Amino acid sequence: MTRQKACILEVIRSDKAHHTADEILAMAALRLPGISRATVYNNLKALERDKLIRRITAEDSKDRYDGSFIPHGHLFCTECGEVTDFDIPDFCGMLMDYTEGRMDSYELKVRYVCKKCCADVNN
Amino acid sequence: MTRQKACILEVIRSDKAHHTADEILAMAALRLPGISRATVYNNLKALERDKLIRRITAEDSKDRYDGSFIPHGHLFCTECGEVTDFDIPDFCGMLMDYTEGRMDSYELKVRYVCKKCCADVNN
DNA sequence: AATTAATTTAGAATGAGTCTAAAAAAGGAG
DNA sequence: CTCCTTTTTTAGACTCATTCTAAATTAATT
Repeated sequence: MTRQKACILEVIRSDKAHHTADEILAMAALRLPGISRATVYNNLKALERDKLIRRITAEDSKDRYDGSFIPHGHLFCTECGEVTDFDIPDFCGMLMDYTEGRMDSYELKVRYVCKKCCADVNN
Repeated sequence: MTRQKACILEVIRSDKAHHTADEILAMAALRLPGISRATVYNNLKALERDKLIRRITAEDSKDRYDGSFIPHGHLFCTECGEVTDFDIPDFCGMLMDYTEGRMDSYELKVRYVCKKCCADVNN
């Protein structure tokens, strides 16, 4: 594992938020000045391949990366854009049943209005 | 509703498959030669806004469009790339419970190996 | 220490999707 | 219909996140 790869992984894991490649580049550059954009993309791809991070692809926005490898869904607030994790107990098992064990991975995205934004609208 | 918009909607509805903007352009051009790429994109956006079609955004691939407005998930075969519909009974209700009624829409994508490709690999 | 393989780098290239401004079509009002 | 206003279409330029390239550096192996 190169310094660059370790740094990128560390950056992703050090923050619960789900960052874009550009944000990850900026954060990594604080510790490794001069790190290249291509290196960030190369390693994000490699880390995803090795199942050390997960990529979140959303409509009309850049890809984001998640340091947690535990399967879970994502809630997207349509008002403020915040992305948070959520979990449905044994959802994986359920999908395994549906696909007769041929599932590789899943992605669940729920568009909603978060509690905070919902309160704002009603005031 | 213009001829172009009607044609694009018709093309999407006339086929259960989930086509890309380029494919839709090619199919629409058979009936309206000279239809512009920008018109296809404009109308796909408008139709999505009016909830007449649904856009499917997937990793590492172009957006696709689905003529069905009934909520459902999508199965992506990692071998042949085919995209098919599938349904979990009352999944919407379940998500509504989780979000305390604040859900707007959901997107469920499951990567798997379809029956056909699974058979191919084992032979 | 020498050789081979993998990774990094800067910058060019790609390409799906968006924007622009002018032309065409549609929708009203009388 | 006819005039006027608004919307849509069009071709092509443009954007920008991501990928590719080829040379340079670093890591791994012998």
